[in-house]
Amino acid sequence: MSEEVTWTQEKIESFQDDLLAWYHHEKRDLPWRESTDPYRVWVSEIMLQQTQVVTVIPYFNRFMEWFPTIEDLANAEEDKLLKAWEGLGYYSRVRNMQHAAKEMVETFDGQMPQTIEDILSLKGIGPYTGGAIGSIAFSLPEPAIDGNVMRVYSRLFCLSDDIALPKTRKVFDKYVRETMSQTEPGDFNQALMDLGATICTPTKPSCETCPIKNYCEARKTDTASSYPVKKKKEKAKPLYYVADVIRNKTGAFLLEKRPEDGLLSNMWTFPMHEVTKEDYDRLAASYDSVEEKSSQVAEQLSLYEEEKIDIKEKQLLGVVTHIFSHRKWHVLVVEDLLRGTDREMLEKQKWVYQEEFGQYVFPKPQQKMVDLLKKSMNN
DNA sequence: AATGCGGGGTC
DNA sequence: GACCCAGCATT
Repeated sequence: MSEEVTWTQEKIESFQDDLLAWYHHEKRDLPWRESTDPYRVWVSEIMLQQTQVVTVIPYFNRFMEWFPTIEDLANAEEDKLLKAWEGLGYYSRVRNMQHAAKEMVETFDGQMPQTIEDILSLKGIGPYTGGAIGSIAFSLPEPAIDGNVMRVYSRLFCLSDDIALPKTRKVFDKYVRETMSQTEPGDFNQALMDLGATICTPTKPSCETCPIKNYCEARKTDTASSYPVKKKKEKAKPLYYVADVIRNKTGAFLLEKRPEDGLLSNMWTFPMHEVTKEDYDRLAASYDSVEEKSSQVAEQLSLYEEEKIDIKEKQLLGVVTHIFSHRKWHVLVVEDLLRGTDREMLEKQKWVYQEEFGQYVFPKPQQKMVDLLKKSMNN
C-alpha cells in the first residue's frame, strides 16, 4: 500500500510545472483570492471546511464587512458572530475563530503568526487549514491535504488506503510533501484544490482534459472510478420531537435559547421536547392532515382572542425533518393556542414578535419551522 | 481511534 | 428516499 514516491526529480518538476501552468491559466476567480492577506485566507479556509465554494462566497463577503480586522473579530459580540454564521453549520468553527483571534491579539501583536508551529497552535486550525494559511499567505512549503487532495493523489498514485481512517492522512502527507512545489507552495496547493473541484471530481472525472493526466496511474489503468477508497459511514440515528409554537395575547411567540453545550448550542428555537418513536407515531396519527388543519388555525385564533370559545386541541402546523451528519430529526410542529397566558417564564425563554425573528439566530431546522408557521398564517 | 458537530448536493 | 461531499476538537 503506502510505498515510496518513485518519480525522478525531473518528473516531479515537470509535474509541478504542468499543474501550475494550468492553475495560472484556469484558476477560479474567488473573492478571497484578491490578495494573500493572512486574515482573509484564514476566514475563507475556515468557511470552506465542509462547505462548498458557492455557499461560502456571500458569507465571506459579509463577514469581511462586519469584521474587517482580526481585532474586530476578537471583540465581536457572540450574537453577531453567530448571526454571521447562521445557516453555514458547524458553529464551533466561528467560536474557535474568535478564540484564536483573541490569542493573536494577546500574544501575536494582533497578527496571524508566521511559523507553521505557531499557526497550528491556534484554536480551530488543524493540519489542513494550517498548511493552507502557511502556504498561501507565507509561502511555507507545507501541504494542505483535504478531501480534494486525497482524491487527486489516490488516483495519481493508485493509493488504496482508506481515506476515512485518521492514519491515512500521514500517507498522503508524505506523497504531497515529496512532490509539491517548494517555490510556489500556495499556488500548488490551490491548484490541487481547484483540480479536485473541477476536473478530478468524485464521480465522472474529466480525465481527458486533466492537466496532469500523463502522470496519473489511475488513468493509465483506467481505474479512476475505484479511487479514493473510503469505508461507508453509519446511517444517521433517528430522533423524535414535538416543537411547541406558543403565542401570547399580544401575538408574540415563545422562543427558547438552546443549551450552551452540544448541538446548535446557544441558538434559538421554539421549545422542543424529545418523545419516543411510539409517542411520535401516536401523536402524528391523532392529528388531521396538515392541509385540513392549517386553514383552521387562523380562524380559531381570532375566536380565541375574542374569548368566545375554549380551545383545547393543539393544532398541527406540519412536520419538519432535518438530517445532520450523525442524526435525523423528526419534528411535529404544534401550535398550542392555550398555553400563551399566565406562563411561568424560564430564564432561557423570551416573547418575540415575528417581525423580530430576523434578530435571532435560527439554525436550519428552526428556519424550516418558521417557514411552516408563515405558510399557515397565509392561509 | 471513535465520536460529535451542519449543511449542501445528485439521482 | 439513498447516495455523495468533509476538518477539527474532544475523549
